[in-house]
Amino acid sequence: MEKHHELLLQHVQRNISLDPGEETFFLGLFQLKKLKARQFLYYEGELHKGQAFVTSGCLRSYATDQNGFEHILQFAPKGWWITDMQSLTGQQPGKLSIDAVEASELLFISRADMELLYERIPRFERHFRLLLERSLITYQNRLLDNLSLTARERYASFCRRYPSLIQSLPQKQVAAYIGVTPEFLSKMLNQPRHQK
Amino acid sequence: MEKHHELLLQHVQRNISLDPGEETFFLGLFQLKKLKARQFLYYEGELHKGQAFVTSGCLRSYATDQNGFEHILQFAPKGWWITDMQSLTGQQPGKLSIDAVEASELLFISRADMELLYERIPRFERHFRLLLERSLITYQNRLLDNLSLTARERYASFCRRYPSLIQSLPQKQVAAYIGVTPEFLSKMLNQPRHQK
DNA sequence: CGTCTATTTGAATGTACTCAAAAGCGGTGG
DNA sequence: CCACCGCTTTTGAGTACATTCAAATAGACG
Repeated sequence: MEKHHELLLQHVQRNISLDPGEETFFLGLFQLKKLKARQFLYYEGELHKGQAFVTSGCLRSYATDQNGFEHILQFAPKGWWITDMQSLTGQQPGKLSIDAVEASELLFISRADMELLYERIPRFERHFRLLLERSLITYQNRLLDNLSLTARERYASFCRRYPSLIQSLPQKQVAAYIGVTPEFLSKMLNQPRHQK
Repeated sequence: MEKHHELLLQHVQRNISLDPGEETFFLGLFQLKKLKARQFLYYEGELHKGQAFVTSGCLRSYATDQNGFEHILQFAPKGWWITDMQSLTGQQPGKLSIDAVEASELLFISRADMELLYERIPRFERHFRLLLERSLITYQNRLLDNLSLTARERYASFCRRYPSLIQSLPQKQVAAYIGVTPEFLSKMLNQPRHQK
């Protein structure tokens, strides 16, 4: 089996187990896509037609505010899912764009095929419920960080949580994630003298 | 059937349908609890043992930061679920406290009984998956608000989203939700002079 | 009523932003 | 392979949004 499918199966089998027939059916619903660095999977305003499981590289989802500033909702390195849930479930134009931070590969499944999957193998409801629970916890923690921490502390928190991302990401992207301007992040990093 | 159970069933039946036997089994897993205003369901540091469906009144979940400030993660009026997901799924002491904003009633189900429910009626996996999807979208939108809007705009956004809550909540609670000090919220509201 | 908490108001302060310009860096084409 | 272009990062000065601390006032509850 190719490595993409293997990674995806590993991921699923942490939550549910599948027999060979189910594996084949499941994998058959996905389509392999490759993105070059900075290439888009979806633009803001489009209808999101499905969700993506990243098998190499790294994607991001972000919104652009009325002043043209980008705010990053999620990074999705290898082994993570990414989509615009609001557009996907609501069947409305998305407020998010999704693009590749670096050259990436992903397995894509359409909304319709997700529904098919749930009908055919209802155990997947469980799998995605568990994923969503973890995802929810992550967003709740991040929201609390944003409510209670200073920019410095949020940066430290980001480094703790995503030690590998911090290596490979341009500072500007980190700034757009933790919620500061790139200028201020630069100043922070070059004036480490700080107590409190 | 009493009104509490009726509300809960209505809620579930927006996502899945149940036969009479299933209804009875489902409702049998819940325990009715009543809270007075400011009474706690859970304190920070406790292990959360289940989740609550609010049938009257309003609860809130919040974290207290190192300076003693409260940051509200969620309000749960009638018809909403509330828990500390991180403590519940991770079986670890919670960072959140949950208490009643006003006199409230709720139906409580333990984690063990949730598992029982999923085993016995797997369709509930779907119900809660759908709930979690909506919940995730809500947190994503709120996070984007916090990243891109000023305090004024976040207040306006809160009013739009929760027009009924704004009536009944003390200002201090609203401040702890949108992420400003009570003093600043007061100043904002008394200086409506503002264009932009 | 009296107490406790929430709200208001003011002055001083701080964290983070804006605008501007220079410097660094990476990729691409000649 | 080097030069150039565009984007990211750095640095600085001025500013703004929001906080802190303090004290007065108002409301709610028993």
